[in-house]
Amino acid sequence: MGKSYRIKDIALLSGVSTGTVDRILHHRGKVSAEAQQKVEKVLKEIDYHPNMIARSLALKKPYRLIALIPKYESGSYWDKVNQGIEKAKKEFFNYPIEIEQYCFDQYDQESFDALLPEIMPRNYQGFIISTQFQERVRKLCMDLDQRNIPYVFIDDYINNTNCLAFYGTHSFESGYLAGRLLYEQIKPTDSIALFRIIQKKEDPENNRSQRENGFRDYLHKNKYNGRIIPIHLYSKEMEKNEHILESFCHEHPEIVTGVIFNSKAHAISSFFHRKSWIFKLIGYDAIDANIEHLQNGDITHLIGQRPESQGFYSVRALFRYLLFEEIPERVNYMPIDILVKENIQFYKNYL
Amino acid sequence: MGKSYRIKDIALLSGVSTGTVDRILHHRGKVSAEAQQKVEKVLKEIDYHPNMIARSLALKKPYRLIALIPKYESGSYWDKVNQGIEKAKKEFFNYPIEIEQYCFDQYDQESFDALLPEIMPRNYQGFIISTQFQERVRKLCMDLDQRNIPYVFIDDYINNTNCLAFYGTHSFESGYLAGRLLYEQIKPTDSIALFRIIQKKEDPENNRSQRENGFRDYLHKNKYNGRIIPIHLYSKEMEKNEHILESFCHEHPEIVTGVIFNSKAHAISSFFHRKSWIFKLIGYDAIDANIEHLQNGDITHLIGQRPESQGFYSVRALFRYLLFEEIPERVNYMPIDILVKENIQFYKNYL
DNA sequence: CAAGGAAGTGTGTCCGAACACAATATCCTT
DNA sequence: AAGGATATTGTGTTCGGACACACTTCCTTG
Repeated sequence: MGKSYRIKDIALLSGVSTGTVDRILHHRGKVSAEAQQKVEKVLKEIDYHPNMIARSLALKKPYRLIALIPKYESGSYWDKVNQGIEKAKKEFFNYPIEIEQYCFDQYDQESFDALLPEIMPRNYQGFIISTQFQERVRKLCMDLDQRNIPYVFIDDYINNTNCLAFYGTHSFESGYLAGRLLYEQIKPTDSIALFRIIQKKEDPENNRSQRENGFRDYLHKNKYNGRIIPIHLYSKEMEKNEHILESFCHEHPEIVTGVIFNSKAHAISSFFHRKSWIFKLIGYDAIDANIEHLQNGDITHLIGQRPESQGFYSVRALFRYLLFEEIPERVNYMPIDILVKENIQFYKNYL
Repeated sequence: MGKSYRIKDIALLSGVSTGTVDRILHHRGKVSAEAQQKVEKVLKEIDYHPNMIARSLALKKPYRLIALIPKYESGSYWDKVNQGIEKAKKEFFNYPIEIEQYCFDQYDQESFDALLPEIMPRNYQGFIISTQFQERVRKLCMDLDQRNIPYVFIDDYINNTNCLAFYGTHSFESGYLAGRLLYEQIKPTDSIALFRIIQKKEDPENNRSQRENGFRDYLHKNKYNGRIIPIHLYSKEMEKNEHILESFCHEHPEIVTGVIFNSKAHAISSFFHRKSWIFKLIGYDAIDANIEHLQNGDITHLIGQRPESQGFYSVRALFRYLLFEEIPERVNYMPIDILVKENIQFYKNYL
């Protein structure tokens, strides 16, 4: 463990003043080629690492981050992401970081567009972007690239961008896992209900459809021989959904299992619960409403995506990049958690 | 967001010097009751939070922690715990923390005893203790209590101690979960092999036996009607084990499923693999050897305990207590992860 | 009643880096 | 050669808190 060098030491070793060393370290220019060389040589020799504590103390102005994520209600998926962000704030309370949140309607691209003109002129050093609207995000990224502002993706990875990092789960593989979890509960000829929520302007590459692909892939590879029956529901009109489900039950009285690739499993399971229809349902995300139904047995499995961790690590990546110039791993697929009645009680609060 | 106050401000507001404020903040004594009162009043009024950056800069001497954990080989369970500790070191590299590791043989209480005289006289401010030998640990704790040194338990909680925190999984519940995972793969009358590794001086309350209790409890509650057949193996004599397993197979040619409550599942599964005997095995811990067998299908489920997180959070708790006087949650049951072929690839490296 | 000690208080330096600004060197005019 | 502009370089202060040390009281005790 070598002793640590200070700016002052470097100055001494290379025969210049601390001011010059500072200028070189921060690429502020106004340094002669000669001094530059001498200092750089010393820097290399001693493998200098600045004392970040001292730096943060001297540095007054806070780093400002923007988080651009979907609106959320308490207990929902994006609320958990937000909790992760808040946790990061606390974790780094020592350091001068500010996070401003801008929320859009994840079912309405225009609400996303509407935010940009408000955000862009503001002053900030980093960006967290939730990637529901890939094409829009692409444009935003080009803008940020030009201004040399680092950004982190959350939820879904977008190719051919210069994002600093990405945190999310592998949609296809999580669907594949859902396939296994469901298939081992049924016979190869049983029908499977596949619940979908209709959205306008659906991105064809969205994570729900990729999960579905993975799901179907698993069944296909394992010689599933039954029918997968899609049911289309609406995101808001609950009475309408009730009717759709009712008539679905009439048409398919034999069906006892299903899957849904978003976090609305609780809506489905509560329907079957009310009908006292024993139904094996697999859903996504350990949000409060789903947890309740998992605990009372109306949902058999949930697939967890560690939303808090996603939020936390997004902030952390930007923070460490800005303060310590640390480059994070770029693509970070988070663990895909299997949650059942028996382990859900312990699933919380760890990042 | 109120502006932040400095020691100097407090001194000014309460009409004393910064030195006095310092003495009060750090309970160093030598302060008149009058000054004490005045300052405390101001402290309360402004809800003072010291600037930790400045504190760490000013503080030169590092905090020294002792980690007392079992010996480990690369890729083993305690190696993962160690990785978590290392991660914590990196995470807090800014702050002056040193961790010294002392390792004992987890199957040999005397090796634990032998370490203590070496450790105790040393100078340290915190202690991480792995709780294999409860009675010995109890004694150690009393000693530490007297000297007012905080300590954290890892692995298993011990009642009636003043530990700062505990990080581990709930053994009984994890066994209960294992019960479910196994039971849903078999019929209520199928026999189940239960592999145990013999240990001398077994603590009757050890986590393996509690896992077994949970396991049996699940089966019992769910009307399991078959036989649970224990097989006793040795921790080191592998040829002997081979024989035992061979004769076990002869005696019970019908058996196709089993469980083991420590991290040696790979030893069992490789035996059945060599015999091309299709066997459903549930084990504990995502250590390298087990992961391999999970991936090729010789183990059906692993129960993960987040050893890295346990190591990481143990250090973190002590660190934050010492530096920030932050009192952590005392009993922390970590998530119990269900790991299968389909999600193991993503299970790593997140704390 | 003076010396000695303890209790209580304030001052000043340090931690290591950032940055504003002062100071010096260099070069070009005229 | 003096004056001015520009390119470099060095100095000093600041960030907020920790701690060593010196200083002041006040109370013992011989």
